[in-house]
Amino acid sequence: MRSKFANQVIGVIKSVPAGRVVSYGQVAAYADKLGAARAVGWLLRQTELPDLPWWRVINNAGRISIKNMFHQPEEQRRLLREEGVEVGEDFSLDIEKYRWFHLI
DNA sequence: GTACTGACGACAC
DNA sequence: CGTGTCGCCAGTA
Repeated sequence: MRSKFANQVIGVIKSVPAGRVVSYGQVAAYADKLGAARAVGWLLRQTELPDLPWWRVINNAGRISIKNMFHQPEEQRRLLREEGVEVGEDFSLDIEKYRWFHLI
């Protein structure tokens, strides 16, 4: 049984369209938990969820910040590039260019 | 309740 | 641009 917070976070991430990205802080805010960015990271770190576009979540500095036994930064960069997002060799990107804002 | 942990964020150097 | 500090929060032991 997942927590209410977890379900909300999952719902928000699933609504991010391909080719766009959001920060952990944004996800937290949209999940009605302003300031819970760390909690979002904690959740994605210890949970392997299929059918969830986890790679569209990056930090507010516009950098890929991943620490997961199932995925690696190279994979996240590859997935983002496949959607047309330009990611540098240093795993950074222009977040303001691709940032998505919740409209629902 | 306390004491950690950590895919964060803002800011100060 | 990098690095450290501090505050933040859900979840766990």
